[in-house]
Amino acid sequence: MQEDMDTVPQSRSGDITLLEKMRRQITNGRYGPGDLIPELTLAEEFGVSRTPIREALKQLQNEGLVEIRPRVGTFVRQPTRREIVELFELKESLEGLAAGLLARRGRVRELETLERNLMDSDRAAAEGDSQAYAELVHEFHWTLVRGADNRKLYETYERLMNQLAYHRIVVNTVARPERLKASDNEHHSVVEAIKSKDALDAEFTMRNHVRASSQAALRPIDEPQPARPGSIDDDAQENRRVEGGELRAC
Amino acid sequence: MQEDMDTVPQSRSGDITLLEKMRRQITNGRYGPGDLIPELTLAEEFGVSRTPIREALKQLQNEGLVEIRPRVGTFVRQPTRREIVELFELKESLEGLAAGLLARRGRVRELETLERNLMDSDRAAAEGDSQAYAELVHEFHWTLVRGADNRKLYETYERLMNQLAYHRIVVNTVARPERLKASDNEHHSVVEAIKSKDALDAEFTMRNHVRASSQAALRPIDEPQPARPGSIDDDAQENRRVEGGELRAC
DNA sequence: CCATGTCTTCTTGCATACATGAAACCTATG
DNA sequence: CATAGGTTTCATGTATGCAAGAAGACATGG
Repeated sequence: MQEDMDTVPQSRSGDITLLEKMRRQITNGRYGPGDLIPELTLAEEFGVSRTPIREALKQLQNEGLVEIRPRVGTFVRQPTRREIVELFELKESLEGLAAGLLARRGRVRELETLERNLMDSDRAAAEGDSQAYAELVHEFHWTLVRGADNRKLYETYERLMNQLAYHRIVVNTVARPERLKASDNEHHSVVEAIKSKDALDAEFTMRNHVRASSQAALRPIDEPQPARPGSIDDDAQENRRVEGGELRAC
Repeated sequence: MQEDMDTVPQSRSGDITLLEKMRRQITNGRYGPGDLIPELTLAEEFGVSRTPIREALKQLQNEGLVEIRPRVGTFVRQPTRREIVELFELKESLEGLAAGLLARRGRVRELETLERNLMDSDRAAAEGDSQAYAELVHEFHWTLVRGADNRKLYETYERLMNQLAYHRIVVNTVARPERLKASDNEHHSVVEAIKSKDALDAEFTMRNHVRASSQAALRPIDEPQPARPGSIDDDAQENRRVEGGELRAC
C-alpha cells in the first residue's frame, strides 16, 4: 500500500519481502519492546542464513525500530516519549508541506481519492465504525503525502512513520467519538483548502489538523483520563514504555 | 562537526569510521557519479573483508549516495535534477521548522553561536572571502538545526544533506558577490526573528532564505549564465549529471 | 547472609568459500 | 559487415566457521 508510487523507489534487492516480514514480526508480532532478537532465531525461522538477517536488522536499526548493542544483541526499541513528541513535530511539518504542494498541483488523481475518502469517512463516522475510520485515516494521510508528488518527502515520511510504529498506534486505535468527529471535520477543511489551491491555507489547515491529532494521541500519556485510571503515571523517565496501546491518532 | 549532539545518536558499531571514510571516498574521492564500486576493491583497500563493506554500502544506499543494482554492482549515484528540487523543498520545510523551534526556545547557547557566526560572516563578506563564508554558512545552518533541540529533525536533516552531497556543493561554492551579500543579510533577518521569539516569523524568514538560496543554487542549471556558457544544456533527461560543481548555496 | 571473583554460555563481528546471475566479449554465420 | 548465439568473466548474494566480548550464573571467601 505504501511501497508503490509509480515505479519502485529503489531497485532494492529481493530481501524487500524479508525486511517487510521482519518489520511485521517486530511491530505486530511477538517481539515486544525491550525484547532481545537473536539473529539465529530469525535466521532459522525464515529459513535463511544470518547474513541477510543481519543486513535487515541493520536497516531496521537506522530506521529506529531496533537497537543494536554491539557484541550484545539486537533489541526491540520503544521510542521514548520525547522522541514521539519530536516525531510528531516532524510529522506536522512534513504533512503541512505535502498539503501545500498538493494544493499547488491542482486537480490531480490523488485529490479525487481524497474526496472519495471523505465520503467513506463520513459514512464510517456516522456509523461510529472506528475501525473502518482508522483505516481511512491511514489512507487519507498516505494519499495526501503521495499526492505531493515529491518522492524524497514520501520516503522521509515513510521512515518517520516506521519509527513511530504508526501501525501499532493505528491498529490499537479506537478513537473517542468526539475526536473522531472532529478529525472528520478537519479532513474536510483540509481538502477544501487544497481544492481552493491556496497552498498556504492548505499547509496550515493540515498542520492544525496534525497538531490536534498528535495532541489527542499524546493526551492519554500526559494526563490519564478518569475513565481509564489504570497504571499510567511513570512517564518522565526516558526509556520507559510509553504504552503504545494508549495512543490514538486520527 | 555533525556527529556529536550531546551523546552519540546511536551506539553504532565501530564501523562509523569506516562508513565515514567510504562516504568521503565517494563524495570527494576518486569515485565519480556513475562509477562502479566493486566491494572487493574497497575491501582490500581498507584492509577488511567484504562483509563490513557491504553493510556500509547498504547504509550508503538508503542514504541515497549509491545505487545497488542487484547482482550487478554498486554505483555512485548522482541525484537527478528533480531529486535536487525535491530535496530543496524538504530542506526549506525542515529548516523552517528548526527556526521556529529555536525561536520558541528563547535564549540558548546555539543562539549565541549564531550571533558570533553573524559577526564572522559580516567580516568574511566584507573581505569577500567566499571560502570562509561558505564554511560559515555551513556552520550557520547546522547550528540552527541543532538549536531546534529535536534529534529526529536533526537526523532527518543530516540524511537529507548527505543525499544532496552538500559537501560537493559547498566545497565548490564560490558564490557570486551579490548573492553572498544577500545571504548575509538574510541570515541577519533570520537571527533577528529568532531573537524576537516570534516562531512563525522565524519560520518564514528562514524559509524565504532557504528558498532564495536554493533558487540561486539551481539557477546555473536552469539558465546557464552568459559568463559561463559552457556545456550545460542537457538537463530534462533523468539520470543525467547535474554538474554539481555548478551548484552554489548560501 | 552478602560480596566478589571467575567461569560458562550466548550473541555478535568478521572472514572466507561457494553458488548464482548478469553483462560483456568473442566467434561464427547470413 | 552486421548480427545472433554461446561462452567467459566478474561481481554480487548467501552460507558457514571461527574468534572476541559481554552478561549472567555460580561458587567461594569474609
